[in-house]
Amino acid sequence: MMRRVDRYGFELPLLLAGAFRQMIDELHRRLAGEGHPDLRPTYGFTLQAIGLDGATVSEVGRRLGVSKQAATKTVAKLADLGYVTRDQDPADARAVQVAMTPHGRDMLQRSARIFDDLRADWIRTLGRDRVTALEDDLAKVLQSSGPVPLHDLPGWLR
Amino acid sequence: MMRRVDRYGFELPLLLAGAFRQMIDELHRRLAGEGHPDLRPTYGFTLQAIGLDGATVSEVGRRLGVSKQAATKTVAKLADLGYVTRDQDPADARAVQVAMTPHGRDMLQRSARIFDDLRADWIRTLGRDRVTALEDDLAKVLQSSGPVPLHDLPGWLR
DNA sequence: GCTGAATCGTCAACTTGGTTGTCGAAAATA
DNA sequence: TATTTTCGACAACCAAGTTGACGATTCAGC
Repeated sequence: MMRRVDRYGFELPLLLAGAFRQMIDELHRRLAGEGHPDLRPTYGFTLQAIGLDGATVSEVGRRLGVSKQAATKTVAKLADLGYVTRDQDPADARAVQVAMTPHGRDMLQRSARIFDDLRADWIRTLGRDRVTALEDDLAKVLQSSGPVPLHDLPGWLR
Repeated sequence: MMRRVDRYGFELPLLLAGAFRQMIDELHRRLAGEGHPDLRPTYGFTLQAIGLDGATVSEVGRRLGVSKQAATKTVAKLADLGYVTRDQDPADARAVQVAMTPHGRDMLQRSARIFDDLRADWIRTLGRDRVTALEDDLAKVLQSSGPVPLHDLPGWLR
């Protein structure tokens, strides 16, 4: 069986983006089928940033690498959708504590499981060795050029 | 040397996105140093869609997977920046022919070379075999789940 | 303990890159 | 020829960011 020996450099980013996109699309397709139809990728990132322990609005902004004004808006949307609550911080009268609702926790759990399932799909297609090799290689490339901020993915190609 | 045997599923998309982002960031850093400081990722995609042979506005929209209204706007920006010209199509009085300027051609050529250089960096880090294996594996995963549209990347995580 | 500086969250106005709806002009088709 | 389609632009809107300003707290230095 013949195999291509070499590729153009521009194919690599397209393959990376395509694979990433495919995973995120599939995640949201499955989440939509499990009671989370109005989740956008942005919201998923923000919910991850809030985390099971909750956070203040400013802290969410810092974790996502966006302004606290942007964090305020996104948190407001998540609250409207029932994923989080906003309560007065008992320790700091300025701060608003953002906390996960059961719906939010459900989403995080399902996301974690679905990502594991998707990885299992990759293992079925490529074999376990190739998947771990791929992960190791990508980690190595990322490491070799200093830390790449992952938090602000949603808005970065603006 | 010890190696991690397994990872969580959620790490895979972060690795893919991180690697993609690193490449695009580096591309634009280098382009900025070579006479293209005001290029945004969106513009790069659009210039690719226009191509050396040019295209009509509607065709650009189709290639990018966006509305022709959106294509109109982006083409206007590229024209302002001197990357393309807009001329009447001699064969069709409705159509506007978008053509690459020398500046635009310069950008496309430099992008192609930079992407090749970046791939060479990966080969230095991972070895040629691992890079081609990675490309083959990603292509296989993408193939296994039908065609993933790559053209509309910029706006897709809206 | 006060006072000045920093931080918290919000409001308003703006930017970018999309969207839909509408439109007149031109081309394609029946 | 008459109808339908396509082309590109206009307007209005949306989503997710930005910066600037602000009152209300909290913190830090003296």
